[in-house]
Amino acid sequence: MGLRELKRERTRRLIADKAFELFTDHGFGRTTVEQIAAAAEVGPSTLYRYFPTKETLVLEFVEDCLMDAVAWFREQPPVDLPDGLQAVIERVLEELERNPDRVRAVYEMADQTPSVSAHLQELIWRFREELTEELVRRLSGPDPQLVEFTAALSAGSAMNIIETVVRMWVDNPDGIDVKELAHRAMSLLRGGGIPLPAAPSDNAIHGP
Amino acid sequence: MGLRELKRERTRRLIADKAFELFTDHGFGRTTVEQIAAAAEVGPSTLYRYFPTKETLVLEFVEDCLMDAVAWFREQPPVDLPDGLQAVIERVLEELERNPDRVRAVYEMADQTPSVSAHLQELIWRFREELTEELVRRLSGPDPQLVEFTAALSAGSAMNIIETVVRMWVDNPDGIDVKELAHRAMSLLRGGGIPLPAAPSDNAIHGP
DNA sequence: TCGAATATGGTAGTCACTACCATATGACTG
DNA sequence: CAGTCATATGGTAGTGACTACCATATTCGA
Repeated sequence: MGLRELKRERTRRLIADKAFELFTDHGFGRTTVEQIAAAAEVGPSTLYRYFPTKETLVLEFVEDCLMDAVAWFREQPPVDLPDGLQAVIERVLEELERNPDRVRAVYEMADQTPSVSAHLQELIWRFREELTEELVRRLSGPDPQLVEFTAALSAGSAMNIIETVVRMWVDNPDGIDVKELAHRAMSLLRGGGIPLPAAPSDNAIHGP
Repeated sequence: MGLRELKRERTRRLIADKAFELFTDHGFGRTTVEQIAAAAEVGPSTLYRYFPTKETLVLEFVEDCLMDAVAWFREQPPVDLPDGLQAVIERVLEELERNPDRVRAVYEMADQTPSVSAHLQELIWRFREELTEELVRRLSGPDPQLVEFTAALSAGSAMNIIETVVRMWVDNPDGIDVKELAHRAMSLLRGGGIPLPAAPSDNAIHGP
């Protein structure tokens, strides 16, 4: 690897770290891009070459986790569909759990800044689309429309589980075991689509 | 109703219609807010009082469909959980199918404008949150965390089905029967979470 | 060491969006 | 009907994210 790419990675990390620092200290909305550039000792022009939008400074970490998981899944040998989805889900959750503080910070910013929330959702959507594409590539069937439908719905289910588990995790600081929760959700993936409580009395919905 | 609210609704509609016209003619990115305001013969200041962001000019219709469905569901008598979700899904799809051109236009803009896509996803996320909240209110159970989990996962499943069906619908101009597709998806909601094709040979995933 | 490829910094500008104020227009009271 | 109050509107000035562009500096291959 040349010196060029080394420096590039270094300044990239520097900018991202300084940005995260300023965001957590003063808030996303109260931090300008110029301030970040100044803190990283680069020009605003340079910053924009690395990060096309202000939001990517926050969400790049999550994006990496999701896209790495898809890339990993692409190289996996063929398996049963539920097994494959389970593997992807576990992979994403493991990567996210590597930096709990980072994940929590991202979700806090998303909660109080609509544009961050929007870009986060868009990120998740793109992950879902990539996963769908890979599932289509792997699934076989006579009806291509049915394959597309099946793949999209499956990818959505996986994304649903990931999102739900992560949200429960970040909302409950210390009372959540991600692995246990994910396991419970995944058993629903194999059983019924709707996670109905075990007791029959809990199956009913009560009015207002 | 006073003359005041009448005029307000009128100018609101006027702005939204002119905006949609300009967007479809020249594209979302190539239309400025000032142009829209000029076309509706109002000041930019007035426009921003009605629509806080440029994206809301596009997405208000979808937002109305989703939020109306939730509001409707809130007033429904208690029913079985799968039945309730099915009702919400049908409600949303019916409302969207009322203006097919509008829905198609929205998704086209979302496909070619990241900020529109982001705001659309954020809208869907908010719908999911509202639906989750209502499900929590209706569900009973000894463990509140399990209730929250169940509700979030259920709302996510409903949203997953809606999003998948709508996406298939807008991607295939005339070859999709929304009702039929929704029916198929909803049967999966009651059966297994993963939509596996009927033939056993289709259950396997094949490698690259 | 020289020239090509690329990374950087700065400038000028567009545009979405906000805060604020003066004015005009419906709405209600005597 | 006149007056007054609440609210709607239009305009101005500004912030800040983002783009296009160009001159300079740095790194790489020969």
